[in-house]
Amino acid sequence: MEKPEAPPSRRDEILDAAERMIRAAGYNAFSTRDVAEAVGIKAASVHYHFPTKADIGVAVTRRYTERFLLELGEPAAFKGNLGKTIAHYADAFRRALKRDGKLCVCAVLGAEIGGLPADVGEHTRMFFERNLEWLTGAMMASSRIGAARARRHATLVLAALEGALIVSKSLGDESVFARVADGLENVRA
Amino acid sequence: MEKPEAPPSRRDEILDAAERMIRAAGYNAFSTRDVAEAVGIKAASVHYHFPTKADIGVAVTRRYTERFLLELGEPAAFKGNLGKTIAHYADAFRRALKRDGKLCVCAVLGAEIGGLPADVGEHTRMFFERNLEWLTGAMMASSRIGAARARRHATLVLAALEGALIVSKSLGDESVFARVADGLENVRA
DNA sequence: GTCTATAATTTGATAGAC
DNA sequence: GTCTATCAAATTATAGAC
Repeated sequence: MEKPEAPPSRRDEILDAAERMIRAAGYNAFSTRDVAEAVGIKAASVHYHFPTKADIGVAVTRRYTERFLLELGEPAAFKGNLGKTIAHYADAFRRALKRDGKLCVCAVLGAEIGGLPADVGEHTRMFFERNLEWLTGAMMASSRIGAARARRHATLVLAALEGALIVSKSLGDESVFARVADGLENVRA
Repeated sequence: MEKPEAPPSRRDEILDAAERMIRAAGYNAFSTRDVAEAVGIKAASVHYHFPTKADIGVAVTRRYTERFLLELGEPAAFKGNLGKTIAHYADAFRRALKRDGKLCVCAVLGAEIGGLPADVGEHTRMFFERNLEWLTGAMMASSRIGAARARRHATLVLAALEGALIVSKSLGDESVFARVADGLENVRA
């Protein structure tokens, strides 16, 4: 057994609650007390695990980024099919939206970036940077596309998916995201 | 003279300041005091013009939407060229980013939508709805595209541009937006 | 229209007992 | 690790003088 069924640590529970709140309404819309109540402890106990609110923001963003990239797998695994590569990538976002009707952590934080603690903003930047790297690599592995063209198309796909989450949620219509994702799969780079 | 050089009313000054702050960091990142200080009055005076903070949010979003659509002009004005229609539409967003390095009001509010007063969220939704209408109409006027296909491509373009603003700002690289906009002009619907 | 004053609540954070 | 207690500051908003 690779996963010994470990129960979530309190630290994880705090991050779970904070992530949910960030994805629903943003960094400035929740308090450490909100998190505490969601977990079933007191605000002071949250501060024991994370001295400042910014520490929570950084930890949520780091964990989210690592999970996201882990779920994507190796960029070289999609040889020979650009459309499938994009479909696979879009699915990572689609799952988030479908599962709990929530946006990408970094779509929300990116929109608020001018009002975030510096280190939270920095980790948000790194999410986008690393995703562009992954997508560019996967596109180059799955078609004869050159590096510059791949990077350019990767940027378009990333931007369109993040934007689609926002428009989809704002309109209260999940099919909006699906249509954007489908459209991207059929666009030539 | 169509514009009699009217000085901005205090009401306008308040909305100008609030709009700047929303576009920089979001609805939950500014206070009525912040707005008051930016305008050079006291917070109580802001509440004279707008009883609640939500009233400011609604007024900013309404004004922004009207201006945006007015600037776009008539959707029928781009007969015969889909690429130019998309370029014209992208320019509306590009100007915002270039002028002051700031996002679209509704890109930010849309990302935070779960934490907004209901009426602010509703007007955010209407911005997207009306933009999709405009773009769909303009695309149908400028090419032989059918209604369903036009609406679908309009959604892709809108999502990609809103997302591009966020990724561009987060990476601190204006050229990201430019590359997404250029890429969209060359995509076939 | 703008101000002072103030109320009521929330927020991020700390000290120290258990 | 979690709690109670507490703090200083900030936030939204109102009453009433000028």
